Amino acid sequence: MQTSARRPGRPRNREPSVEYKARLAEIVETAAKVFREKGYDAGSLDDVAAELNLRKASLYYYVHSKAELLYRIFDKTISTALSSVEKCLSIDDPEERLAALIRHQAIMVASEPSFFTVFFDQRPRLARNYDSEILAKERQYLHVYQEAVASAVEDGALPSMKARYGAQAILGMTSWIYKWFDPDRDDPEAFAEACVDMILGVVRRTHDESETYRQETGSPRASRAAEKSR
Amino acid sequence: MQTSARRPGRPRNREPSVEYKARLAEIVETAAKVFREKGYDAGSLDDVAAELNLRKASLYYYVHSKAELLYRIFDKTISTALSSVEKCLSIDDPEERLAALIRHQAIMVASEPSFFTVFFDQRPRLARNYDSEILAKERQYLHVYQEAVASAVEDGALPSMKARYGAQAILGMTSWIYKWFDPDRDDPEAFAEACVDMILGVVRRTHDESETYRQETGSPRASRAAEKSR
DNA sequence: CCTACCGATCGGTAGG
DNA sequence: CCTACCGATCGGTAGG
Repeated sequence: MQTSARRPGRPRNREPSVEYKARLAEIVETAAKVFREKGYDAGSLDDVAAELNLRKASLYYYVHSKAELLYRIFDKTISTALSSVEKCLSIDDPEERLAALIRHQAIMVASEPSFFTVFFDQRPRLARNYDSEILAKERQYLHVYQEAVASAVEDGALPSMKARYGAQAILGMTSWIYKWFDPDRDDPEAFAEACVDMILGVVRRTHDESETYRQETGSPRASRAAEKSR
Repeated sequence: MQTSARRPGRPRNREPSVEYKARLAEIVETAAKVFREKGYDAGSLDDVAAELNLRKASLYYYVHSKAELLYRIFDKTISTALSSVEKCLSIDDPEERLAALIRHQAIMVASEPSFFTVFFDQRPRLARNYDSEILAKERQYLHVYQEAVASAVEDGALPSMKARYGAQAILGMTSWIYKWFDPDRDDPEAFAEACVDMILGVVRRTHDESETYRQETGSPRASRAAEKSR
C-alpha cells in the first residue's frame, strides 16, 4: 500500500507556503512604513491593516502580537545588514576594506529608510524577550567595523585609537544619513565618498604652506583622493 | 491717594514667579527622563507626575498639553546647544575651530543623554505647530557646522567636499554617542579626541612605506596628532 | 481572513 | 495642586 510509505503519526507541520511568507513580508514592510511615520506606539495595527486593505484581526493570522511585528522588522534589518556586509570582508587591503564598509553603511541605510528609521529610533521599544537575539547580531555587526578599524590603524591608514570609538564614529557618521537625507536633494554615493575622504582621504598640508599634497604612494585611495582634491 | 499712582485697568500679568519657573524646569527634566526611557507615546503623564509625587492633573497647571511638554524639551535642548556652541566661534584658526566644534557636540550630547535622546529619537512626534520654530533653530545649528567645514576645506584642513555632507558627517559621528555611550565604560573626552584625530589628525603614510609622518607645520593640531600617534 | 466586542490605558477637563 | 471622571483609542480575543 502506498499509505504505508507515509511516516507514522501526525504529519509534520508543513513549511509555511510561499504565499504565506510573501504576505507576511508585505505586512512587515508595511508595518515598517507605518512605524517610521507614526512611531511604534502611535502607529496602530489598524493603520497597518488599513494600508493593506485588511482588518486588524487578520494580522493575527500572521503575527502573534504587535511586539512580534516590531521584532520582525528588527530581525530583517540586522540580518540583511549582516549578510550584505560580508562582501566587504573579502577585500584584502585594510584601507580599501574600511572604505568599502563606510560606503556600504551609508548606502544601505539610505536605501531602506523605513527599516532603518524604525531600527534606530524604536530600538528601546523592542520587547525584552526579543532583545538578546537582536543585540547579539548588533554586536556581530559592530565587531566587523571594529576589526576593520583595528586593521586600518595597524596599516597606518588611520591614527591610533580605540577600535570601539573608531567603529562607532564611522557607524554614526554614515548611519546618521537616515535623519537628514532628502532624496530630491542628496546623493548617497556622493555622501559616502565624502565620508571616505574625511576618514581616509589624503589630508592636505595645513595653514599658509603652499598647496603641495602628499606624494602619491600607489594606494588607490590616495591617488583617487588626490585627484578629487584638485 | 496712593492708589491713584497705580496704572489704570487690569494689572499686567506678572512674570511667572521663580518658584513656578523652577518647578516647570523640574517637570520638563523629569519628562525628558520618562520619555527617554519609555518613548514619548508610551510614557504617560501619570508616569511623569508620579516621579514628582504629583497627580497628573497638577501638571496642567504648568503645561497646556503633553505636546507642549515635548516642545519644551526640544526648545531647551536646541536653545542650550545654540548658545553653548558660540564659544567655539571665537576661535580664529579654521582647523582648531572645527576641532572645538567636534569636541563640543560629542561632549554636550554625552552630558545630557535624556534631552538628546528625546530630541533625536522623538523628533517626528513633535506637533506641527511647534515644528517650524525648532526647525529654524536646527538649521541655524547645522549652519554653524557647515560654515566651519567650508572654512576648513578652504584652509586645506579637510579635503574638498559639499559643506552639507561634511557637516552632517561630523554631526552624525559625534551625536551618535547617545546611542552607545556607556558611562561605566566609555570616556566622552577620549571619544571626542578620536573623532578629531579621524577628521583632522595627521594621516600616516599608507602601506609598506616606512613610518615617517608629515613634517610638523607648527599647527597645534598637527603637533598634537603626531605626538598621539607615537 | 472577517465581524463584533472586551478591558485597559490615557490625555484631558470639571470643579474645587 | 487635588479628586473624580469622561471619551477615545487600541491591542487582543471569540467565534466563525
